[in-house]
Amino acid sequence: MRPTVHDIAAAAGVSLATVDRVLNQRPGVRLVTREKVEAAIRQIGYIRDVAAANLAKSRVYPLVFIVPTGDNSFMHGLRFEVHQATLRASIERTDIRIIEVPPFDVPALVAALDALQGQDIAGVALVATDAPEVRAAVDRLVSERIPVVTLVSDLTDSRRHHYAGIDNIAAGRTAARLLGRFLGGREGDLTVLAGSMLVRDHRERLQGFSAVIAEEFPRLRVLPVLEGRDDPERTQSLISKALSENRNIIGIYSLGAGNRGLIAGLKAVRPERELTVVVHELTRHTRAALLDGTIDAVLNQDAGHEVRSAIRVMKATADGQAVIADQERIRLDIFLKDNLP
Amino acid sequence: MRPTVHDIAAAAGVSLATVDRVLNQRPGVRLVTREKVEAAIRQIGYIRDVAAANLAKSRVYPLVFIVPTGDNSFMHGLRFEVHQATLRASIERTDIRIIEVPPFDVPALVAALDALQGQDIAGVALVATDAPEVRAAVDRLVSERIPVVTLVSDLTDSRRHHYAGIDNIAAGRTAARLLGRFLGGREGDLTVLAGSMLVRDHRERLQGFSAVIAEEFPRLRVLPVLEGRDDPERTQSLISKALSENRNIIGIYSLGAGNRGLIAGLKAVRPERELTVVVHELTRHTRAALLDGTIDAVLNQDAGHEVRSAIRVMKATADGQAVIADQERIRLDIFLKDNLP
DNA sequence: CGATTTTTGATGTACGTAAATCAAAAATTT
DNA sequence: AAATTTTTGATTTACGTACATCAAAAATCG
Repeated sequence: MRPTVHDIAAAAGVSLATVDRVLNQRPGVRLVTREKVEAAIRQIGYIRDVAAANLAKSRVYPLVFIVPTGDNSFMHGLRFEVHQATLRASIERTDIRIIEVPPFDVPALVAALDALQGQDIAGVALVATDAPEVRAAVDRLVSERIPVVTLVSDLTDSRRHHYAGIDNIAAGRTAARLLGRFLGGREGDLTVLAGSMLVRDHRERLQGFSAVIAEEFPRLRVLPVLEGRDDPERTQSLISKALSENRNIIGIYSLGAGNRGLIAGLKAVRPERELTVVVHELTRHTRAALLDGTIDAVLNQDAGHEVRSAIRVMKATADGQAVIADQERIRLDIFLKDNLP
Repeated sequence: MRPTVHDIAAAAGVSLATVDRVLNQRPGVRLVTREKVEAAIRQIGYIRDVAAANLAKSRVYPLVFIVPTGDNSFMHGLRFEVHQATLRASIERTDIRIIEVPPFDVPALVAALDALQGQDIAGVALVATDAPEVRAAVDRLVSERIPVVTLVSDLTDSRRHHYAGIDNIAAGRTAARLLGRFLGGREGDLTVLAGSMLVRDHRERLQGFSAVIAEEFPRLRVLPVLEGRDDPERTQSLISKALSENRNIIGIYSLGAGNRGLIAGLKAVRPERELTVVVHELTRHTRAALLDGTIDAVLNQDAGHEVRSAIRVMKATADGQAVIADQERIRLDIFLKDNLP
């Protein structure tokens, strides 16, 4: 049987009320008594029953998710997963509020963050836009002892408690190696397609990608980035133009969203041009393209895992509890046509 | 505020005692009354507070893990992860017992399973050896309403509630495509190294592997399987012999344990022979070999995830609760040197 | 119809913790 | 040493559910 507050009281030779004062850091306990109780807690190995405590407190965790609007598949999926989490909210004692902000809009994001100050909130998860103003706003929340978790896109040098997302440099490096190896020893050009170089995760992916190509695949050359702004039509025209103007392109790395346009562009030149293609984010479209051979590999981050992990971490942080670090590591999924879920 | 039993009672116009009788399926309620209460439950959307119920019941989940002895890195890691879970046992209201049985020993496994009959157990997780006797023993436990989860290795056509492990056919297929693609259009032989063809997961990996090579890489030929019995020395001598006797070998798929021997054998022929190598299970040795270029890719299943997932599923099954299917899907990790955790 | 059985209600205790109140004891100050 | 302040104890209620007991009401039977 696991020890309870009663056991602490008996072991320390004090009353239940005093134990409660120590455990919940209430005033009115002499230092010597406090130390006596703390020693007893350590000695008998007491661990607070969080479920019982939450019951007694009628604890709920008011959580806020700040996610960008925008209609690309990934953000759509992310919002869907947050919404799924709201359906489990009562069971998990959470109360999830979703705030949507325009993408890449730093002032809007900062305003949303600042509006949370002073509110009774057990945690904030946000898809961070990498800007000093955002960093400062996040740090302000942390100063108010509000747990902050970055989601999908991190905010370096900020005081956020946790990042629930993949290592984007590693993702870019992995994409490079896959492309490089799939291309055997062939020589030629690689086109990189991004949403916007303003987003940190896209920059990091490109950085990792370029590094590995330069270091280990000297016969391949990375062309200047095409910015499709996650817009299928723009993406399609960009890629079609690039392919027709440069016959040396033998590989494509699409590190952002807007893959619908890429796939359409590829299908247009399909039988003639032999292209090796690695893209990010598993969607209905990329899945189909992977299966029919239009693309060769999909790198993915599981939005559902990210959301659930963020919730677990926010709750644990709010309670000052430890997390199972290994469980909260978000993994880069690599999908070939054979291991699709 | 989430509705409670009191709200049901008020809504149905009955007493708390009657609600309790309905909720916990106790006798002494007329059919019409029972239906009235059930209607109220549905109508106000009552969900039992599992934490409070477990508190009231002083519920603990006595769980049993049956894992093979054997000193290969993977099983060692699996036992370690189960042990880690026992450290969290009191917090999670679990009481985990580990039973070790000799590997591939069907009678021993059956005896261990049958010994659990009649015991007060909330769930059994086992690394299944694929035999009709084991299947029958598992089905006997399921008949006694004990949740059974297979771990790492599944038991098809049994009545086990859940499988916490990867899709081994998909793993084999993925290995084949990686090898095939990495080899470009080259022609040659592929050696497959297994522990034992008596284990279902090894058979399935081989099946997937052979299928994809045959279908899609006609210039590659799969040689007869070498059975290393997960023994490093035996494995090393097998691989050295194979490599010296057959100069056409250009790729290796190691689908079992005993990779220490494989790596040693590869290093012995390293600069002269150019080999593309895909192995299973990320260990200290395979990680180092991946980093130094001795091997090209590692397929992995995360034992920690498998154990934690098995625990969640057993608890949920014991309570007749739903699981988040997507969260419990065990993924095949593909590691290149760039995305190691 | 009364007697019997079944169903329902009322009530209390428990799980482990939180939080509040009031009285008693101890420490500190004057 | 008395007055004051601080610390401690004892006790109660609450969270939402489980479970037991006993009495009262309703249904069923002969």
